[in-house]
Amino acid sequence: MSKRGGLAQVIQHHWREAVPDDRLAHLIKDASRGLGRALQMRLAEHGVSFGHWTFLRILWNGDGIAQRALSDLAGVMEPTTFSAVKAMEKLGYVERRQKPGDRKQVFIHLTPLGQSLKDKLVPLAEEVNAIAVEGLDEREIAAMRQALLAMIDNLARDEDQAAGDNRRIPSTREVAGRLSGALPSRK
Amino acid sequence: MSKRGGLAQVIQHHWREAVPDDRLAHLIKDASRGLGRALQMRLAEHGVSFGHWTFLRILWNGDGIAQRALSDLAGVMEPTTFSAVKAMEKLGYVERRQKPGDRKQVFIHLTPLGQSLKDKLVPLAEEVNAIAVEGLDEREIAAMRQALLAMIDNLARDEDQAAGDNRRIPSTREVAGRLSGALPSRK
DNA sequence: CAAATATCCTTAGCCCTCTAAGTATATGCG
DNA sequence: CGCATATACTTAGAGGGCTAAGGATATTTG
Repeated sequence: MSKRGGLAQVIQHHWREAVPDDRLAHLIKDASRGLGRALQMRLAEHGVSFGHWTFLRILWNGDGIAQRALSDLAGVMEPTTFSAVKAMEKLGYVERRQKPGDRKQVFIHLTPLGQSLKDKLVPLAEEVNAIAVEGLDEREIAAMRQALLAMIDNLARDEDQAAGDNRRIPSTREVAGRLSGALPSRK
Repeated sequence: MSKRGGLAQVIQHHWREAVPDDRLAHLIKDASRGLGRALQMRLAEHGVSFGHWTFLRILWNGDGIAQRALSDLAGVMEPTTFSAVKAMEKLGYVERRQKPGDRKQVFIHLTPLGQSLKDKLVPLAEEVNAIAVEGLDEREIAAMRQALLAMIDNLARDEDQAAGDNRRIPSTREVAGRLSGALPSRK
């Protein structure tokens, strides 16, 4: 009986008192992984990996952007984009093209197949979102969004400062300046 | 001039209107990665990887638990725990021991070295947390925590239902029942 | 103009995580 | 008891992310 002192109680303890200043980060991580898994499960039924969703989502919203711009918008490093794009090219979702006067940049274009996924996949994300926020009202969600944006901003500023002039993942809000020339005319 | 229509505006568009039902998930993911990077940068200066932090944090709070219980508390699959523990064993942070009557379970114990990291590392997490929530008041943070917990719960329920009787990552709140026998007497 | 610098894509290799499948040990039931 | 099932750890392989470093092309500047 002495051992049963740590039943459901342990897990509660875990959230309430253990490593207090890490709880929020832990919650956010758990939520993120939960959202990821929920979407991943659904995407998998359509043969699309979670990694590809990230990039497709951006391309549906602005086809034909440079690979680097795609990285920035996705918030990942170039090699990540590179391998994902290569894989999606092999799957026939995208094409990599170059413009006549430019042998440096590679522009990523959706194929009809890639384009057609949008109608199938976006509803899945909407479903996951709806499930996740069930029972929360608009006001709560808006507040959370604000808080998250503030945190993202705080952390980006910290990175700027800590990294000095090193290169690192550009926070989403820094990206704009670099984008002007690499974007499609307009959707 | 026509091209400059998509300057900072594009990135704003990205957050405000693109793929509306994915925004919240995206924000949460970004926040999670921001928190992760901030901590990772600091841990790296002490020679500790982000992956190890996850497990050390749990062990500091309850040394000598079974490997499976450690997986559950960390919210990851057994192989993840296995390789992390192996690596930490090699680094001299933990020891893997078995109890006389039990040749199945492996119990993970902190070494003095592993134990000593707590005082160095926990402040780093506290610092990151403090930076992240700068400018947010207690009430906002509490509200966000509540909302995140609700979302985690919603998503876990979805997984329960979708997966049926399949094996999957146990949501944190499901873990308690499995833990009774695998835990240390009490810290 | 030519050299230095910056930018973009690519390659290589590592970390963390997962799924699937295998092995060994406990446990439960006829 | 002895077999079937469940549990715990391990192995193998893959996905997705990162950093570091290299090669090619543009751009800037002396």
